Amino acid sequence: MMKPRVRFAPSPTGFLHVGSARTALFNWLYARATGGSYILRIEDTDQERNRPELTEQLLEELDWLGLDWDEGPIYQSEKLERHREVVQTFLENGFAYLCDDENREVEGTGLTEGLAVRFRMPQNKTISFNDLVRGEVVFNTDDLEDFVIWRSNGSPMFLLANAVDDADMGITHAIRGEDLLSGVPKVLLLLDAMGAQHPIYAHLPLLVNEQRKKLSKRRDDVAVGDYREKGFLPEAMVNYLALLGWGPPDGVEIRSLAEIVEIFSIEDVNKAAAFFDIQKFEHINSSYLRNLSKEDFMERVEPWIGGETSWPKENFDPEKFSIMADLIQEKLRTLSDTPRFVDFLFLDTPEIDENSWKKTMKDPQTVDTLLGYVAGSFEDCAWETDVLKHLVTKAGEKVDLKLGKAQAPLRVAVTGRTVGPPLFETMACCMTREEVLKRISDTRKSL
RNA sequence: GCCCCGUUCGUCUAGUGGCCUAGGACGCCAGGUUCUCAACCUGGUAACACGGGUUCGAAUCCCGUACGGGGUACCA
Repeated sequence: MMKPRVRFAPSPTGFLHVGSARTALFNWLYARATGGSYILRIEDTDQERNRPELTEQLLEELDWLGLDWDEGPIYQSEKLERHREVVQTFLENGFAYLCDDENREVEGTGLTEGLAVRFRMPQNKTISFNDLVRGEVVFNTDDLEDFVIWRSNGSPMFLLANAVDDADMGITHAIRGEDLLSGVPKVLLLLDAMGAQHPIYAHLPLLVNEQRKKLSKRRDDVAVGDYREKGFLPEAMVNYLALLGWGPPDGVEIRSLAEIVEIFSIEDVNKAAAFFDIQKFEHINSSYLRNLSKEDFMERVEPWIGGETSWPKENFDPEKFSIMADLIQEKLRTLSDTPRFVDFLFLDTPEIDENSWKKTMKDPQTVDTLLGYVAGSFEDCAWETDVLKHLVTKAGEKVDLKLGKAQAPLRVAVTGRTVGPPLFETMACCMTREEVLKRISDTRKSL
């Protein structure tokens, strides 16, 4: 049997849509699972999209996801002559005709400036094909109209370019979104007119938002780059995307792409649209984050603590951060969570979270007394995790609070939040006695 | 309007005529652990859209209805 040849054929819009990424992934998976070739083709026949910088971004995102291609990128805009040639043949053979901007047929068999070309739809002809995901799909040509294949400005239309290039490139399987399903009969007719073979189609279910509408740029967060900037890992992204419209037979959802390749089958893909659930995505991402080695984690998190930050750059202490990394890595859902877990170490005064303050400082009298005891005992103790913990426990006992409650106001005083890294270890390892006492005293003054 | 596609817990899915009193995961709820939790552990909640067939037997096959979606451009 011939080795499959699949392609991902995005139109350059300046960013990679998560739905497109999913399509790219499934093509890639199919190629890798079958030993076929995965080809990248840029569909830039629309002049507005024929700009290199729009494509650059696309390639960069695909690269980030690790979806390497075997051939290409092939630019459709460079195939203009071939497209023209096919249209010209269609004109000569009567498969297509010239028409003016009022959609009136114009006599002639030669491509003419200012005139478009329409493909002539045969009458009452049944067209069917066997979709790998959906089974047999049937259309009748009477429901279809003559469609433009060549613009009056001298450029090919999408369907024409698509059909010609698939044929020329020897594409065996067209795996793509369901939104392209109704275009298939037209492409099949074009292929027939060229005397070319039909590829096998597989139409993937659409990715939808909470309104069950196709994910759109206007309403939804659709750019892969956005998720990248939010601190999602590429391996988590492709893992999650693979779970949309497909499920592993053994139920193990979190696994590497290499493993997925082993068990992936295009026939197992679902028919129904899938909701892009950010919560599940975050769960998967946090799992990948937790499993990163220290070294790897430090490298990946760098942009979030070394770039634009809420603290003055000169205050940053890599050694302290390295200690903190061990304490917070397992708590993160995305890399962008990192700064707020450590910012209090590098800010002169911690940023106090309003809700945290309200929650823990409800009883100023008690808090003041408690923090008084804490400050007193912190004055000249050994500056060690266990000692600090012990002293806070003792201080708590004096105001009748267990450690769980007693540490809360102190945590807010020191870090600004009720949620954060382990407090005593953080203070002992990354803060000085003076800093801590200063924050306690500042807090008591604002009670 | 017309054409096409779809419909299993809130969500993503397993399920391809008996293993289904429908399994897993996320979420949610409860409990536990812990110095906090948005971390971790344990348990629980919750679904075959509806109506007809076919069959000894249907979530699984067929038909219809309802609902949802996609397409219908000289965009891709």
